[in-house]
Amino acid sequence: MSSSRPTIRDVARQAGVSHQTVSRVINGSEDVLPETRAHVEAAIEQMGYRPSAIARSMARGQTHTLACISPNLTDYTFASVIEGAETEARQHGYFLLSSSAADPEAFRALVDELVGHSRVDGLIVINPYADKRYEYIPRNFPLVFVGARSHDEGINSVSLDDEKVAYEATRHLLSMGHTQIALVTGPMEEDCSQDRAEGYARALQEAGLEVDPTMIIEGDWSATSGQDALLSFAEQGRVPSAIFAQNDRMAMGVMHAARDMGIDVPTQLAVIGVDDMPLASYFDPPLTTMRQDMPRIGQEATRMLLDILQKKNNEPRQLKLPAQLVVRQSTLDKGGD
Amino acid sequence: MSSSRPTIRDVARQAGVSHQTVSRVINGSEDVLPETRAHVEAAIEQMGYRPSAIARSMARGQTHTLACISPNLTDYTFASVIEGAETEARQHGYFLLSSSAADPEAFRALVDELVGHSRVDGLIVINPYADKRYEYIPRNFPLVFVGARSHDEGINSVSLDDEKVAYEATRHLLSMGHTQIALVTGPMEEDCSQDRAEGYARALQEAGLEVDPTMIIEGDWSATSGQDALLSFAEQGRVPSAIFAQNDRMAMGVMHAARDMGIDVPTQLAVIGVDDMPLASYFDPPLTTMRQDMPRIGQEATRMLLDILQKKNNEPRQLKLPAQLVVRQSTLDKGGD
DNA sequence: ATGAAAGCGCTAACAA
DNA sequence: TTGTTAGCGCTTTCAT
Repeated sequence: MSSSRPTIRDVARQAGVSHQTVSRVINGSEDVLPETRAHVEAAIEQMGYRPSAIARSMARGQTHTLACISPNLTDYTFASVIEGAETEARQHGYFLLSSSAADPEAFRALVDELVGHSRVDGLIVINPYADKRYEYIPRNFPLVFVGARSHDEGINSVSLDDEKVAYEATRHLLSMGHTQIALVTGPMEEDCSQDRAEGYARALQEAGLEVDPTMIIEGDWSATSGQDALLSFAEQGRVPSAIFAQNDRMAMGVMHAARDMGIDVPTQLAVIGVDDMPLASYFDPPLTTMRQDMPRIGQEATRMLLDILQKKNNEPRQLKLPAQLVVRQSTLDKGGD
Repeated sequence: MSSSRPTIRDVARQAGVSHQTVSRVINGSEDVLPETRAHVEAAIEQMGYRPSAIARSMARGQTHTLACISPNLTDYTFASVIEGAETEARQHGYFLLSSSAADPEAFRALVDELVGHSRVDGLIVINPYADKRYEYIPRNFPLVFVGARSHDEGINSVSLDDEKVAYEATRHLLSMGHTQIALVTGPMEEDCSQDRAEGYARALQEAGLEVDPTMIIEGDWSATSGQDALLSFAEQGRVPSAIFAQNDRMAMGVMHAARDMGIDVPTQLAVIGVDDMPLASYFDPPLTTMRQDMPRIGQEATRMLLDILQKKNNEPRQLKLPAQLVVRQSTLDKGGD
């Protein structure tokens, strides 16, 4: 008679068994007579019964939901990590709640809702070190950081191998014959900016070149900051022959400024970025970059979290993923032609 | 003694009241003596008690969670809608579960999990008409479509006023003195592509121009398809003086192809897009486009859904949002100079 | 192989 | 104003 959704008991009544037997059937228990099972399944089918996820969570004490907190949801790199994480989570029967927290206060509130109120079983945090937000996360809660300082061995993290990626990017410019290689970094308070700066320095040093601090400008990941960086070099009267921008957006800003200033890329200025963002191959000229596999990072973070939840692996791990050099037209062999 | 989270009863015991009184306090009921309230709040504070969202959902029969299903999470337009929706949802104490469903089968499975298993109270679906996926959604479930055919008056939807936006874009090109205006559409099975084609046609007709079918090419929203479109026109030997691409990515493809073919934008070919995607102002030349406010669309969709849940408004509504012309350098006055 | 009883942590309805 | 009694729809014992 009830117009609302049928429960396990309704099904039981219909099938002439106890509600517990129905529970066994929907949970795939072995201990059910094939015939009984058939009856129950018929009743389920007939009544259109679907178990309530909430009731299950209640009884089992777990939500089968993970959360991912990101500075925002629209940045391509973040969105890609989230998509990778979501796909992996769903594959294992979990859901992913993705939220954005622009500032530490929003982050704190979010963590309280999510973790404090037991809304999720585990947490993935993207860019936790951009500010001090990581301090708000309760200890002992299943947690994986993405893009975090991989130096800290007490926590689980998945990130690009920033030092190595920067090293390889710089090596690429060196191999093209460049010796005046400038660097445009992300915010230096972020660990990955620091790590990438270190990789850059190591490559130069190994090549017997000095690291010139005036050849390093701090940006903020935006195209505008890349633009500004090139302007700064020009004002100093010292335009390098090559620039390594720590992400593609800033690289694009550099190229944009170069165009405005009548500097030809790549003949007068070589540019390499990091990410391989969409349309990087459509830039003018198409951008050489270190491609990182963001969905993979999200996927690995989710796997790590799931492992923790299933107590498979309790050792904190720091996973560093590689990037792949994609040579396009924004870098060119200086020796050649 | 128990090492696990304190419950409402633990707090009650500590405060020397019944668990119901604790419930009243955490729910902000008026009917509690200030003194009693103080005791309870002290106990809550002291024990670090936080209500369980799951138990609440169980008892109240609602999850305070909404879901948003999108073809993917990385496309800038989708991600922006989701971010707008998530922000609005959180502002009202709701959470947003965003999932991607690439194909109808994945969509069906997702709806079953989300709606069938009562995981969420309401649903936002982005681009439901890309295929027949909308058929899988149960009737009477709180639902809002985004980017849907607004012609259907039986459903709730929020979308761009596609016909009008296309009309205005075309008008802009006309006002620049163009008479040979080509159109690159999205997939014609999507309603917004059709609507935008209609707006284009109306503008031409009002200007006394004929709609030439050979000047209309169907793309798939990708930059590549924009590129191909211009190549097709060239092969036909009929390169128009202006192109209206139904999104920025295709517009960028058109400009890229033009560069390769030695066609100068904007002097030989004017290009206008739709979206105002990030970096549109960094293209070469910077792209003229119809800017749409995607976060706003997500926000309005969420409001609509929340209204439905609170039974404030049961009349199906179709909300159409405007776009704003942003003139940059990819279109230029033909008469001018 | 199946069933009965208890409980997950909260809210709702009623009583006092 | 406060407390008592029942659930919400499931799972988890423990019997049978």
